[in-house]
Amino acid sequence: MKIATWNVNSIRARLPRVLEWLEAARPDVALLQEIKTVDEGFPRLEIEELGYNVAVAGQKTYNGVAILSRFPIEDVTAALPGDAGDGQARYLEAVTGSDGLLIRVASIYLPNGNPVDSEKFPYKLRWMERLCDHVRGLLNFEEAFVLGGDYNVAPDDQDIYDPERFADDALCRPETRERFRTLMFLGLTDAYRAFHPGEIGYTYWDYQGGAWQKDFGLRIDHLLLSPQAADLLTASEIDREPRKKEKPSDHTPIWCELKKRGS
DNA sequence: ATGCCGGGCGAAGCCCGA
Repeated sequence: MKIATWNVNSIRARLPRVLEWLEAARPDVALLQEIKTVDEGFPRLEIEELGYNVAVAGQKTYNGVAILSRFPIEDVTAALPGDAGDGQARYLEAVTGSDGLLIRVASIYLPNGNPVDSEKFPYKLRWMERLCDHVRGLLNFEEAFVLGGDYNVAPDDQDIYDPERFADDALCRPETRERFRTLMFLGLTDAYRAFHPGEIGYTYWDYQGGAWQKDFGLRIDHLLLSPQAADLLTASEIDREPRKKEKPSDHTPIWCELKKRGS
């Protein structure tokens, strides 16, 4: 089962890119972020025509996440627990797969948190703490799950093209990295890092200043696996092709492959 | 020091992203 995550930066503006990527990369499950539309505006029919079921947690103008799957999508939860007053559509969780391989997945758009002297930074940190609390609960089930998305966290300096320039950025502030480590130390596996230790693997390049051409990138999109999912992990790669196209998203997809034992 | 680019909204120019 191939599970991919991609911050598309508007599903409506990006629909041609998304459709050609689905046909070329053929993920079984695609976790999308920043769809920037309400549920009714999601181009459901075009995507269903390619053989996907669709679950959406939309929002007008900002945020919004979705799950696409070739398998039935069940047990859908459209909010991260821990703050009933949080109206930002940044979390969508569901169970999908076949009898042989049933996986819980979440599409995550973790708050950016900049500028750090605004209320956005504590919101990010609280959101990360809520995510940790929720993951602790999920781990108790001892099931396979994949939490994919735009975490807006560069876990280490090797994940930034210019660490000094980003030292005080919400993506890599010590408070941010501390909470990300807390999350990882619950027992999660970073799928890309599991196969590419020490390797540069960016997933985002700013539209400005020729960042893509200069490879001035960041690794902020991640697929985090429970121990039961990590046991099935056979590959994980960053797909740079969509970032090369006309009118691209500023992020590019990453994916991982899970194989049922004995298959 | 700030904008650079690009999307949404809405019909010009501002807000936001990372």
